[in-house]
Amino acid sequence: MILEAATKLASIEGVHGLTIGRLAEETGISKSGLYAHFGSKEQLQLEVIQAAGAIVEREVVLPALEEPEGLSRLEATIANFFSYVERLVFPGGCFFSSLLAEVDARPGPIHEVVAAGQKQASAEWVGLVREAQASGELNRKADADQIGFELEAAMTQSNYLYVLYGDPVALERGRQAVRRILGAAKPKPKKR
Amino acid sequence: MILEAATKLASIEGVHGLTIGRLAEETGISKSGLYAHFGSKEQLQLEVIQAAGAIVEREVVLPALEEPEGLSRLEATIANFFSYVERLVFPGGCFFSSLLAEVDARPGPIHEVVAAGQKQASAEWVGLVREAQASGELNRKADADQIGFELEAAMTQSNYLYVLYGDPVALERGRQAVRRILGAAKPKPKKR
DNA sequence: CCTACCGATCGGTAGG
DNA sequence: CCTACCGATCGGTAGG
Repeated sequence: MILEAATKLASIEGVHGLTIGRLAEETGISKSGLYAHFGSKEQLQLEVIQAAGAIVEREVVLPALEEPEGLSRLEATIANFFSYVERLVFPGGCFFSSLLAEVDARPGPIHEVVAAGQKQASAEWVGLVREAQASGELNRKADADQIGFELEAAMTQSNYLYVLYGDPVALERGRQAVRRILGAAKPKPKKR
Repeated sequence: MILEAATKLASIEGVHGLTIGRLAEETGISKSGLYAHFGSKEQLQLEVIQAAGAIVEREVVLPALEEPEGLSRLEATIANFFSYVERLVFPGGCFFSSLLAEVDARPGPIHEVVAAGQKQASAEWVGLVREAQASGELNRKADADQIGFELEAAMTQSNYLYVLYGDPVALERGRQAVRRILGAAKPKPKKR
């Protein structure tokens, strides 16, 4: 419950903008009580990132596993992402989009964790694309890494603009971009 | 010169992470000397944003005006953006990509300035697309707003991943995405 | 532009 | 988990 409050604060102010004092206020626990739990601010930041990862897993990744492997699972995961942004599961929008922009230029252990996590997330998107290629629903000759990049770009941009303007049209543009990207990767129907 | 140092600091730490003390250290001017210039931290932040805007104008927008209106000017502006990121004109990458992510969820005067600036930047991209449509180099029936969104998405994502990993392949993915977006918007050649 | 200073808050610790 | 406290730094001001 401490970590949930911390993820919400950090999604708005960033993991560096998050302070132990503010978190103490928010949770009603004293600062030194929080130090008893986390030991240091950096440890708190790392645990917050981990907790946010579990929330994204629960909101975006896992529910899509009910869909059969292939294009429908890929599309369901994407739909879950847009819904997760739209419902403001984190008040600052997608936690990891914000985090990436915050720490990309700041060296240190958090940078390493985020770079590794981003690499894994990208690999998961590419994996979903490849599954849709394996089932023949997407062209096997398409560049899965490139498609993964373009899908992430559309989702990320939607997230930022939606949070900035509060206007769902940003989400609609992202969904439309996704349709265009996947549409272009569909195999040409064979003439018969 | 003070503002240039400040834009560099802010591109890494953010405009909220920027402190008068750090800037005093960096420039050799005393804190109260800086207050004599800017009056308050918020005023400094606003002037830093304006100074960064002038740099982007100089690096990305203006040089492309030598190209003729239409597709070549659009493509030149995009190429200038990628170059501006690649050369790390700001050590944290594109100043406004970072800024957008930093302030999108924080209400206040800076949020308003950034939202207005982002709206204008988007309108400029869409304007360049429309010019390429007017010259017949892009399909007149294409959705210019949607294309603008997708172009910005590709550029933004490239910026974040390039700064995070330091790997130019992120830029290559963005350039490839741009080619795909513009390629799909080119008019079908008439049969003759 | 400076020195000198303000109260508030930062991350963190002692001792319980 | 708490109270009480530490030195450092924050944004900002007085007075020159």
